[in-house]
Amino acid sequence: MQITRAGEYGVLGMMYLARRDDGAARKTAMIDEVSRAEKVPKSFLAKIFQNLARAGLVKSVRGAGGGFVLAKTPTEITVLEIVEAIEGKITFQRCKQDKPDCKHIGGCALCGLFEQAQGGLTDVLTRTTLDDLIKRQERIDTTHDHSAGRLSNSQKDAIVR
Amino acid sequence: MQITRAGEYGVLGMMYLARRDDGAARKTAMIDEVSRAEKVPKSFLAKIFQNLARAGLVKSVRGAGGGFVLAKTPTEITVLEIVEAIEGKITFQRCKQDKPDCKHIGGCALCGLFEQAQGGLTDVLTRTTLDDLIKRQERIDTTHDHSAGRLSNSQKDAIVR
DNA sequence: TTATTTTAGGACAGAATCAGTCCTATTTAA
DNA sequence: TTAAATAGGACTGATTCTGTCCTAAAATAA
Repeated sequence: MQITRAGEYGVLGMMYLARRDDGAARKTAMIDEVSRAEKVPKSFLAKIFQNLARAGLVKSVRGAGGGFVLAKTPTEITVLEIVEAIEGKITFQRCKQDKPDCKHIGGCALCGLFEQAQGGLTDVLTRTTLDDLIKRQERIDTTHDHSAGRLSNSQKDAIVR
Repeated sequence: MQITRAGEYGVLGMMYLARRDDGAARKTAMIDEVSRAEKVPKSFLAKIFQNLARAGLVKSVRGAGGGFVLAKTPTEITVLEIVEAIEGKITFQRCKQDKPDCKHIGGCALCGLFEQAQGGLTDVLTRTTLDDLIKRQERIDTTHDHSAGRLSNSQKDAIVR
């Protein structure tokens, strides 16, 4: 169980893609664009997007004019999917996975509790879709500052180049 | 955010202590005894118990006949307290802690979500006391095998020596 | 065809964390 | 005074994290 930078960057990247393709036109975004917009190391982000592509969350388009697009709509993608695509299955439940018959005294109860705690965590991440996350952000943006547009200024900068 | 071996061993050690001091008589248990009973490396466990002692969850008694005792009753100790005493505050909420004004596009919503997910996790661990954990284990023991006693056989072995 | 632009994937590396070990105090009981 | 216990610091090998870099492959544009 962990949420690493990679997972964090992955979600941010997905949020960028989701906000970027406005309505019907699903445009690709290059790694370079995303990395500059989200201020995340480019080659690291490239690796992360490879994982997202392999997991079928984004589609990659090679060659000039290529980049990445969401493979599904934001309402169909959960945050847990994103994170697990990058970091592997989330689990901090130890003894059971290491040895099916755990020999700890009281170990089983502990495993059970950890499993439950982990459930508390993953439930939240499963219930939240990419779309939810973006709507949250929009609420924050419109109440805290006055940029009501779909793209923030730094995103526009990144696109214009 | 992580649950490491150290945290796991710590909870197991605390469970051992709690099960051991039967009723009124709060007896000390040595690291050596606990480590053999729970099959956990002794010197590692010693370090872990130092943390538990510093956090005020156990009291240490030095010298011959010494060892560790719970500082409170099992109903007053939550699993989260134990884990955090060993691993430090549980948090996988990144940007906010690193830089109070997170500059990620959509970062704030993400931070919020992570905070919420973390809450889902810690809630479970806060709500579960050491006593709850032991009762869970007793239910498992009595339904799965037929050692209905307060101490398991391996615990008795550990005490008898 | 060739050059250019993009991702794919593997190798590598420095830093941090994990999971311990070991050694030397220090405290206490006998 | 000796033996038995914890306290605490230093150290270490293994693993994981957080990247970078380089070459290959694919697609486009000239």
